[in-house]
Amino acid sequence: MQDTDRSMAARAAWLSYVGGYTQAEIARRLGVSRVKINRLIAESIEAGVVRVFIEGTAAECVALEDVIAERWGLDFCTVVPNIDEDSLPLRTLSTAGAHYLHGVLDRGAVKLIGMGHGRTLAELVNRLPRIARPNVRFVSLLGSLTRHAAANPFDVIHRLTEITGAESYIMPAPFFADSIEDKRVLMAQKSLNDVFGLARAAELHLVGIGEVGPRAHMLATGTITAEEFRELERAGAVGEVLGRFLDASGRPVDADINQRAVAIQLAEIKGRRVVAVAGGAMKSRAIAAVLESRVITGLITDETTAQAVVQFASGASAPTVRTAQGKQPKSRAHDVRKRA
Amino acid sequence: MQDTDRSMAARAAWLSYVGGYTQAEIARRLGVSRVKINRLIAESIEAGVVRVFIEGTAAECVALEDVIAERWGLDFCTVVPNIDEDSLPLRTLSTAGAHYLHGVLDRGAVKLIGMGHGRTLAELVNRLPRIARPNVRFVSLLGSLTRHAAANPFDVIHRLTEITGAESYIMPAPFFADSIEDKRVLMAQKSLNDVFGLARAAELHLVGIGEVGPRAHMLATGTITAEEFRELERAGAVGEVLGRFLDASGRPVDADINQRAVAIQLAEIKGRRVVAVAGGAMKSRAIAAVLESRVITGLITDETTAQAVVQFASGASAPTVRTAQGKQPKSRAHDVRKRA
DNA sequence: TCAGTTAATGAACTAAAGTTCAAACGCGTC
DNA sequence: GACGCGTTTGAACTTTAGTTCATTAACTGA
Repeated sequence: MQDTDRSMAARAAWLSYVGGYTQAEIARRLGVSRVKINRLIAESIEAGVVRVFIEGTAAECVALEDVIAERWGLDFCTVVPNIDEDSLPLRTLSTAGAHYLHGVLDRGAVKLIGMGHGRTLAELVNRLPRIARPNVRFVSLLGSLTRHAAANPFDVIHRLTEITGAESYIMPAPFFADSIEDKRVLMAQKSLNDVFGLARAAELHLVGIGEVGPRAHMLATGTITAEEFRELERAGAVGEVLGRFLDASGRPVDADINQRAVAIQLAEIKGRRVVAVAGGAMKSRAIAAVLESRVITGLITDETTAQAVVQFASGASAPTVRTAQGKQPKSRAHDVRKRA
Repeated sequence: MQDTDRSMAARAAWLSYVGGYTQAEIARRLGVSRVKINRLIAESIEAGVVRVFIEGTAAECVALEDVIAERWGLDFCTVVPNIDEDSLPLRTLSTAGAHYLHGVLDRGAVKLIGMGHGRTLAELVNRLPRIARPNVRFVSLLGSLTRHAAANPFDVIHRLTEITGAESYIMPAPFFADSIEDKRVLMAQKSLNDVFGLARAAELHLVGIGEVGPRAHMLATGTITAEEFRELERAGAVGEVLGRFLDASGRPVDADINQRAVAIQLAEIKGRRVVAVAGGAMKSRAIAAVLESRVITGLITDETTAQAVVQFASGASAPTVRTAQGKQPKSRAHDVRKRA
């Protein structure tokens, strides 16, 4: 796209969304064809220039929020309606999460933020509107050197810096050390130690939640091996947060890998402000487990998952996940969603 | 609105804006008519539930352009982000202005261009890329013989010729005649008369705007004397364009010097294509005044100045930049603007 | 220079959003 | 229960947005 085009695209998007002009009017005004304006606006959206947030939530969601916040003593819980019927409602969660983080940055009270890992957080950061916050610092809460790029905390932190102009700190270490001895050596490094110090001082921790199951993302990407996975299952692990695997009651399981995570300890952030962004059919068990651990003080999730989590926790074994009926809506040009 | 409606409205808005479903799909999904969904979404917007952000520097600038063009009925207004923090944003303005003039020359439609004076125009011409336009003619709109070289229209015109290969015409007369009688004599000269004829015929006039204040450039360079300046201030002059001093409402003030300017009359170019390039902290009052005179049909300025101009014009009390007064586009239901 | 390829453009068309208006509904009053 | 009056509803319609496709412009490499 030409540079004058890009500029015109922003202008067109502004006139359309904020100005309330029709595309035909904008075309006349800028002296180009209507089709071109249509394309420019679509490109603006595609490029993530236009960002839409919805402030309110549906009553059903509010009900679930109340139940969850009450049940696990959270400061807040946000449940948003599902827009994608995928097993991992990335779009739903990242939009809601981005809105939350944007609000935090906008208020300007928080100066040091710890970031976890995962696809959801990565996508969340992608959806964050540009906001200048040079005085804010972001710090990674766990080792950054994973093989899988999309979930790589480095990318998350890097993009945050790009968007906000904030300083940021990553942990120059693998997610899991090869041995407990290796971890001890790594942790002794000054560079790592400094970052850990910052991580402990963070006023807000934003984390993801992983599930333990045959289709776990960590397993699929090779972050953990099949052998490690079997050990975790034997030990009763059902969920993961910040590299720690927990059983259904929220206690870390007795597995070798749990000692090898290069990440902040759950005990170190207990009582701090810890917000999890997580959802998806298979994650309800994991989310319930992490909630049981009581390290989380805030949760952002989708409606379907929230239902499952509540159902799950209230004794019932079968988490009757509402079957995803129908397919995805056809991608419409003017939907912010499209850029996924 | 009922409570269940409000809840459904939020859900509908969410599904529409974030989910990208059509209103028909949402209607089917929530089991109501499409028209109802349309209304619910419109109400959500009305209530300010839907928030749209447009990223990039362009957005704010476009907002200002829109307000200014609308307010003073301009054909166009270009507001560029400030790149220099000087009181006179020469670089910003000259770059933007050069871009504009280059575009005009490039299109090749305009054959006779009238040039005003000032540092901004001089710098603008300096930044003009070389472009062969032997068929174009430039004509000075005012007397050329000032003491100060940089703002000398002769230089501007001379350099334009150098760059474009165009023919050019200057006015062999001082900027201000020593007396009204002197002016009459000068104007009677055939050589001057011919140039005035060309000036009147110009298809595009490019002008600068000067402020009236203790630090006015004309005063500093001795183009006008301290005594003349005091008289202008007493008469209520706040701005100058083409050697004519105007009061805040855009009317030429009653001062001797206003009769002595050897320049085209504002009345003679009213209704023609007149583009002003001007900016700088102290000039906002002057720019507003010149805009009030309605001789200008296009304005190129910087963002900071644009803000000041708008603030200035909106009663000086409430700087409601967002709300464009004057005729709004017809309010479309799905425009976030509506809630303003 | 020119054939071959790719990208950009806008007229014509289809889909979706937005509006209108008459009918239906709710609701208090007689 | 029937009357009056304001509100809500959706079918039918209008306007606007989005897509398609043939054509043109631009570029690329021999």
